[in-house]
Amino acid sequence: MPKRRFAEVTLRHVAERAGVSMKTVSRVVNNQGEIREATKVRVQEAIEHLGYQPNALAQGLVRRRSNTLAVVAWGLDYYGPSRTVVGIEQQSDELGYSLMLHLLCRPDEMRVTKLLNTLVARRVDGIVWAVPEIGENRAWIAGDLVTQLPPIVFLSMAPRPGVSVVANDNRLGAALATRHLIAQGRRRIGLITGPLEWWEARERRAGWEESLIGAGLEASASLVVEGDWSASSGERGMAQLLERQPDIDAVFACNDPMALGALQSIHRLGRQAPRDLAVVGFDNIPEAAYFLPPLSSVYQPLVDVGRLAVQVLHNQIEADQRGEDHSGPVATLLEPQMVVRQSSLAGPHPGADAVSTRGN
Amino acid sequence: MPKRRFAEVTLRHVAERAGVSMKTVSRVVNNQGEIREATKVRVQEAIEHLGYQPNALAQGLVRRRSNTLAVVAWGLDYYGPSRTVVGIEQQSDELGYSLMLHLLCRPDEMRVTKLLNTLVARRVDGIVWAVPEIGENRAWIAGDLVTQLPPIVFLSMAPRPGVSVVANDNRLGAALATRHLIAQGRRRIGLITGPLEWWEARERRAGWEESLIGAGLEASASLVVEGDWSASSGERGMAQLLERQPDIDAVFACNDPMALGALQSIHRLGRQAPRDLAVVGFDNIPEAAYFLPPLSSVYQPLVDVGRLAVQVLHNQIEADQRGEDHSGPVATLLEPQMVVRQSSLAGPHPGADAVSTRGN
DNA sequence: TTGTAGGCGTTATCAA
DNA sequence: TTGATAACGCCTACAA
Repeated sequence: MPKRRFAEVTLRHVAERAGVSMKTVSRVVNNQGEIREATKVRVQEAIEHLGYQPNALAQGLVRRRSNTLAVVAWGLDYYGPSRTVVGIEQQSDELGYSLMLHLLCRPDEMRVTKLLNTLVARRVDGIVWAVPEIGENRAWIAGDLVTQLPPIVFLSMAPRPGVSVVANDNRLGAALATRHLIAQGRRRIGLITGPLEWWEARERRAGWEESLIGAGLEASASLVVEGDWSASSGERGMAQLLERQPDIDAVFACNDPMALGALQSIHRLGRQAPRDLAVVGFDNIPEAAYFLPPLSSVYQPLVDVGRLAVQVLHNQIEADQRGEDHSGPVATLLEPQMVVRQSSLAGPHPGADAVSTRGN
Repeated sequence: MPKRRFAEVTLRHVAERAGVSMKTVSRVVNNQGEIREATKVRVQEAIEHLGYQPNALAQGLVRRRSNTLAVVAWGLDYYGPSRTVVGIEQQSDELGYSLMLHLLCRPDEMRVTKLLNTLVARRVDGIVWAVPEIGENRAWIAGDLVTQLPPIVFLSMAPRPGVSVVANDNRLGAALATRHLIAQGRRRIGLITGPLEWWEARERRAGWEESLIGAGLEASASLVVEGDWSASSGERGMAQLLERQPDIDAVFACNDPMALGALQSIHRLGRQAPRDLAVVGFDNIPEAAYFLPPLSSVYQPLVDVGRLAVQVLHNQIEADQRGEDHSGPVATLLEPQMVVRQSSLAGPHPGADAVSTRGN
């Protein structure tokens, strides 16, 4: 049993014990070059015995590659972001990267700059930018700052020339939800949006609007109320909507917590879902199936978004490393799916199970 | 404007431009020693102009300290773990560490070993082990393996001699919930547990049991049903419970999704909460206030658990670094709070707002 | 107040 | 098939 304190064994110690040079040990560790079997075995025995672990810092220094990715995220305690980070971590792990997690609470310019400096200092090989696009918080991309950074992939933002983006097709998701309500015979469909400073919130509104207009239905401003993603804003929004437009027969809430709040409001005001009002949410959180009534919602492949982002990043890193010219930024939209449950059906169907419809 | 590709500027370049030695630049960067103001300014100008960022890999190599912490987590897409990770990240950031995130999906022995090797190879300064204690998945601590690792703090596990632990007082939390139900006049109180392989699940059951016995009430096995944290298991569990013990008048579900499932079940079987059955959950997820009826639940300071863990780890790292003998492992239990809403009140109180009671 | 030499642990180059 | 030597970028010790 190795008695040394952790991580104090170096190549030299292994080399001495095996009676070979450091370079030979290095070759064994990295599986490169031809090595006589006997030597190899001796070296491996020494490695085992001493519990040697190569120092990744030293390797990174000389190889000019840290095998580290960074994810800059926001709202990790929300369902969407945490799912996405799970995907990012899984794919990073599979590709042999370690992942640095950085949370950005208030994304003011100074904090961002400081964070980017840290990432550069640590020589991360790539960055996944998983902060939602809110207001002008992406202004800094404009500069050539981005060319002084390692490869970077953006999540959930408006595709822009010159940068790689992976996102859910929020607009399509909202369209699926709205079209579904229309197909169920609903005609006056309200909307509870996310904060409209968010790109994703605006996209979902656009999907709703386009679908209504496409079906020859009204999409007036009085059918829209702005929420902040929280259940309480959904509750307030629903009440407001019913006050303004007592005759609406459906509502599309742009995430599930707001839909939950809406259901609460509907119940409190003595109405019934789905009989009087059909409700559809967005995100399809695991609990949605257990709301009263079970909530129809739009499923997004969040884990896949994360995985794909890392894959794209990896390709870019490899290309960069080989000196190939930028293989060109990529923009990818992933397709959501409609998950139908009781809350949006034409009438109460007590035994109805979840049905799923593929997007487009 | 610096035109160089990112991160290719070194101390030497700065030194040349400023006309000083590398060491002087190093001193300016690290703010150590006395430096003439004029030199300092010249150096800083060069740093700015070249966009110099010290190479953290090289620093780590020579300082024998990476300023990196690792968190090994599980179930990041659940509410509890993700909140905790948020706390861990915040505190790490405040103390100047970068945080490596590693997710352990199936914690088999081999994966754990491989992961630990990675962490050692990367020379992380400390580890936060945020994987719930399930079955024998902590067996490997027994060995002196842990002494070959950097300082490590465990979350949510049974306190053990020789290791630092930070956890919520699950037993007290369950006791708060149960005592609250008793105080509301309930007498036959069922329990839907988490998977009993989990230490936390067993603790919550113990809190329920102790409270009932302490109040002279029955805590028989037929009042207990085992769930798996999911809403669907809560639904099934509730149905089972009502079949076995049709006269129960309350149920404590050991997390909020299971409580949600239970509410669904109660409703489906034609009973009413809280009139016929009072319900209390655990975790106090943000949506709990919008269930039908609004769910009473046990709040746990999850972010604080994460922050505290990092603080403890930091203290240990600093002590180690100064060569002080192990300042002794610490075990801390944080106190939960009962959050009362409609689901557990004696009768329907439509206008009742949330009330909060401090633990103990 | 500033500079020089040496080393941190690894890999690359080139020679043996 | 193997080994000496020189980087990688930074910091510590010691001099100047």
